[in-house]
Amino acid sequence: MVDDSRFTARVMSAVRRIPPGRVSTYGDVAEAAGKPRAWRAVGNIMRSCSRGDVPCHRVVAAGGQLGGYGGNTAMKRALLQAEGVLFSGTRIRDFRLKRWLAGE
DNA sequence: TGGTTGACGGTGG
DNA sequence: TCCACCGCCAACC
Repeated sequence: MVDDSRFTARVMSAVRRIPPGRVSTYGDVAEAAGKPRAWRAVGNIMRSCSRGDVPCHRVVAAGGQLGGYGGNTAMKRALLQAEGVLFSGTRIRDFRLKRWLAGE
């Protein structure tokens, strides 16, 4: 089990809780981790994750934008589309409705 | 121990 | 609606 006291672990746990077909913003994940203003660090942490343990592809930037994902935004988009998330160009359709908040 | 980085968010123009 | 600047926090070197 991971050390829950570490912000990184809390962020990873929060991301794992994101159900398929849903997305969360870095801010939402940070908030779920207990630090609503740590979205900056969340991005940093995600960079380290991306191994398969965490569905980091469900974490997108605010406004429905994809974000980075190591530059493979196309793959990220494909993964989300496979889960039922509709896209409008580089942005998520009905992002507000697809957005998942911790505790929902 | 200190400084820099970074898959960002929000506001202003 | 798009572009640019500033602010923020944790991890890494």
